[in-house]
Amino acid sequence: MAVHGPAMTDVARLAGVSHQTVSRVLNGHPNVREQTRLRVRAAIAELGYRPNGAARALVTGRSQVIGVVAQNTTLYGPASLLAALEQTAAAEGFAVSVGSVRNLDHRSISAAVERHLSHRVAGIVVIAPVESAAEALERLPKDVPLVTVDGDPSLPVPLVTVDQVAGARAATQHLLDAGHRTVWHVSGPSDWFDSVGRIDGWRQALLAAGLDPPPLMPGDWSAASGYRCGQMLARMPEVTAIFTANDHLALGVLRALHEFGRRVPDDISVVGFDDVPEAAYFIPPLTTVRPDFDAVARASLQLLLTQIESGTGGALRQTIAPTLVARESVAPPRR
Amino acid sequence: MAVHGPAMTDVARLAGVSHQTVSRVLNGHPNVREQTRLRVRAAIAELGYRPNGAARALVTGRSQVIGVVAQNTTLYGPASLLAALEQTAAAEGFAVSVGSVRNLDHRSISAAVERHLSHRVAGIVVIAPVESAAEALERLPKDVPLVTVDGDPSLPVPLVTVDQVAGARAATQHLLDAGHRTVWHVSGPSDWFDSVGRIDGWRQALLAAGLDPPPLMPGDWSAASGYRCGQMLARMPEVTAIFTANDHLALGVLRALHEFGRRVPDDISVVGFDDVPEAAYFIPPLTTVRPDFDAVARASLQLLLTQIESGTGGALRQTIAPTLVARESVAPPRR
DNA sequence: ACCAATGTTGTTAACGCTAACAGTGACGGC
DNA sequence: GCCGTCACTGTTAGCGTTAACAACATTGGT
Repeated sequence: MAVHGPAMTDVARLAGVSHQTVSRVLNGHPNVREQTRLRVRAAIAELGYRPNGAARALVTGRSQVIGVVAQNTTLYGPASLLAALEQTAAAEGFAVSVGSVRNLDHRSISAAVERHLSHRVAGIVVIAPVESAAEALERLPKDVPLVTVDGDPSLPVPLVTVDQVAGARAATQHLLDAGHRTVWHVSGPSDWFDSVGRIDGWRQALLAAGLDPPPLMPGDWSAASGYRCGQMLARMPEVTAIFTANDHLALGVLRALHEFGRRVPDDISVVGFDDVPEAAYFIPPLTTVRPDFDAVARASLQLLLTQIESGTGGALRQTIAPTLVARESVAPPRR
Repeated sequence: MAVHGPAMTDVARLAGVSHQTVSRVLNGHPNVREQTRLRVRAAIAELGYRPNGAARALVTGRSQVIGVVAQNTTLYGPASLLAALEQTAAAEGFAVSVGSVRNLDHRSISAAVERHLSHRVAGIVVIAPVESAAEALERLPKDVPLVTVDGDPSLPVPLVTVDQVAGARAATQHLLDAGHRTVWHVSGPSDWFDSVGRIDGWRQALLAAGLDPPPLMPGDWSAASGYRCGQMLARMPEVTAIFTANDHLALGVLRALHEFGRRVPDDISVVGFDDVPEAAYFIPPLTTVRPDFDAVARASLQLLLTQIESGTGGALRQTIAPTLVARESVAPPRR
């Protein structure tokens, strides 16, 4: 038995047509007699024929594959985004190839992109949330369709991004509306654009209310760092409201507050960011900001497909607004 | 300007050799003069040449791509596994193409596998934790290297799996060792092999201790279902120890117990499964069972590569033992 | 000096597909 | 009846690579 399945010529022979007619049927060309089309279809089914993507990619110059470069696909955000991208791409007939990367530095990103390019992917999505990624993107070949997600807004590259600033402002405002005098912020790592945007939004909301932003508590997305910041905040009696840059930080903060006997939301209100599925089951259920990953994926893919089809690049932008999800971790201050 | 980069012949022309010599340098063949090799390397660098994977795949019959079929890559387990697989595969020079799938039924899996096959992947990893997936795997073409992860142990297909039974036994035993009279179990969905294995392990540990397993509380992996089960368990004064099939279920249980004023671990001890990064920051820190996803990924890939290189299939098995991580959610019963 | 073995390189033919072009037959307007 | 048009189908030529083989140069043993 041949290791490789039947080829187009085998189908053609069985159907009594030329391989080109088979190709036409496969690609949905018009001008094929209905009867012929059916014969070909039958032959395809009978032989269990599967078109050879490599051959097609070779002759057309591009495959039906989209490359994704991401750093830590274990984190909730990237994982959700990746899954959404895959779903969306599949619907358009594209496969998704992951090129995850240990660090988002210049070398790693370039290497990952290189790998994708040598597979002749149709386009590349780079989830590039940190500054060091930006410089790698500048040197990339210009002729491959590219979209960045949560990347550097100042770069002339098509970009889809969650509106971090608006989300953070909403979260902060929500706490101020509840009556809090000010809002503390536990941030993500300072080299992530997401972090910077969320810090900005928090600052903007406070300044707009005529308030002086209290010192920033820098975290690194992990519950562990949230816990450490939480231990400090718990000791400060004037703290009544905390906005954390993600839900896992919030979990660490909640844990620290609990240990110090500060009750949430009675003594201190907390708002997170991401709306991980578990957020509703934290103690207490966490008020948070939900980015719409599906929308981000759809927008990214649409931007990518536009480039693939038209061949033109261009510095397109798309921003997805997140929504606030109110739960029980926010209440007015006690007095 | 040509949209496509330079081809092997361009490199050959610049280096003053035949394209075949370039090919030899690229594939590390012996019998190439050192001086020639250097000239070719220089030409490759100068032109920024990148080999065309599609052409290579066409002529060799297989690409350097591994297809992964998974259901919900947002869940912690699958996401970790996928990331680990990607890392391991990259180290071996393979790219990973994801084919996620809404449901693990026969049709969806077959379709995903078909997609991978038409891209002529070198091998396929199916993360197939449910029974309905098993039947899809039976009808798969036999000539493509395949490994299943957490699949049906009774199927004659290479399988890598976490030793769910041993993990669950260890968790249950840990609670019994602490002095509890019996252990309740909040399980995952009953069509998942993982669930079944964890239920088995729990039963085995109880039976070995001469105990009659209490009724099973069926969940679905989500914190929401854990919460619902927890509400029931919280009302039953005789419950002092709970083993949940994963950490998110545990989170829901913890929340329910907290609402009913049952303290953990003072009144009730809880053990989870998975060791999500946040587990250490639950209230209280969760004792849990940690599967080694890296080891699973390594084993899967190794099994796959063996098949790819040797061409032989065979019903190889590999089981990875998980480890218990003791934290503060377990204590002896009060009296 | 000759021959075989070995090292190094080039030539040719696939791999399976699509694009471009070249037929073939049927039909209708003149 | 002739010719152009249209619908349909076949033929041919690559795409960029590797494999198989052929060719040539070098070496060493006799």
